[in-house]
Amino acid sequence: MTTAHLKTAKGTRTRDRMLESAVVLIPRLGWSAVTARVLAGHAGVRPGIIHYHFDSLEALLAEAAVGAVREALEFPSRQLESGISLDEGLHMFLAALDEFAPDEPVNLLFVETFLAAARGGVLRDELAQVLLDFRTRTARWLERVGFDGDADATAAVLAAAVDGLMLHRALDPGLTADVAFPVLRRALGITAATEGSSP
Amino acid sequence: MTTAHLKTAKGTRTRDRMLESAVVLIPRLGWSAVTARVLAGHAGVRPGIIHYHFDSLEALLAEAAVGAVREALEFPSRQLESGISLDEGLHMFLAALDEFAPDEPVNLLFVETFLAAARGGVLRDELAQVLLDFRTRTARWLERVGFDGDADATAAVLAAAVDGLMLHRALDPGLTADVAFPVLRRALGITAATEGSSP
DNA sequence: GAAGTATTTGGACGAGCGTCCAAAAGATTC
DNA sequence: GAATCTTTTGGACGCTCGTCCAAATACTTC
Repeated sequence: MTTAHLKTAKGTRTRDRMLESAVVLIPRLGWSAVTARVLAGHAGVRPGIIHYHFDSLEALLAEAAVGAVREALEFPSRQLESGISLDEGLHMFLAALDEFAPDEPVNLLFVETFLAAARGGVLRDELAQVLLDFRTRTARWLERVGFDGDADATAAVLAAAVDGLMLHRALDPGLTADVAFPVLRRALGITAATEGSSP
Repeated sequence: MTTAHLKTAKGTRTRDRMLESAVVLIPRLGWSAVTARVLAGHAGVRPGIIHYHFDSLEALLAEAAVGAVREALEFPSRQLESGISLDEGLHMFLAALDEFAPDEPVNLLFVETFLAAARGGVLRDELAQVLLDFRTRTARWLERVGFDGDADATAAVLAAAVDGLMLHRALDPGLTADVAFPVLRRALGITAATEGSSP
């Protein structure tokens, strides 16, 4: 269902509120524990309204999740294209790790969305596209900044490693950005001699 | 519920069959889509029997998942302790990546279990323990094999990276072990000069 | 093979699920 | 302010959920 039928600002606000609730509830409860009634309760509406604005609950969750992931990657993408260094870029990648809070595990939204997408449907293709786009932009940044290995492969592993770290962080609070930084730094081929190691 | 009440071989077999079904169904359908009736159907039993052998469906899934993860890590652990090299070890880590099949995504079991554990409960502590044990054994192997950086941090990032790659692999079939190998090789501080690069 | 224990069945229970819809309420247009 | 269109409600639908339990069955012990 498109947004073409939305004629009033009120309708748009209600729709957006439901999308925002989904983004909050998916990581907190898990994808399939976000039921129509729970979502509606959180958004302050009645369950019936879901099918006025969306084709189904699943469509709502998919739109919310892929939208949130796309939005979350937009800022890092722009940063990479603003001419930052290897070290600065890596710091940015890992910043999300330390934003983790046990009661608001927004980082798990990525993992939940991946898992939901892995089981097929429209979500799969859309998320794959968003991810591919981000990886490409990361690879171009690596080349621009003088990385001389396989930029595409390195970008892919870097993105996967960050997601994996988010997942492991949920079980190990000690797995902070500080711990991961030197290791991934090596994966990017940065030795102490290559760039300033003490900023 | 313990297994203390099991007096006959038949009872044990039924119990085991349910655990095995859970291990198959969790990655295929997703953790919370494995219902009592679906599981019973796959195991060839009636749903009621679940609560004879287990306290609840959730307890069944947790025991099955943590058991499968522990078992899956047992072989790699032993391999690491058998004196294999850095390159051989890394190959082993990445081997799971290429065992991925879209219709039998067993690698997603790890991610599903992590996600379920992240939401708390007994599973959380048990899985954290299994993971910590594996990471420690990996770190000792790194030291033994001559790795001179922070072995614990490197082991943690390596484990997280492999899980992240499993997740991303589900959306990108091109993300094979061959692609990831050179990048993680660098993270382990292996340069072409350190060890033989062409085996 | 009878007695006793372990296992399994089949059906039921209340609760919650996604979805739908006629009617009410709100907003906009003339 | 009447008419029209958009948005929201409240209640209902059929279905599946996890769990429970008395009765039936299988197995072991003597």
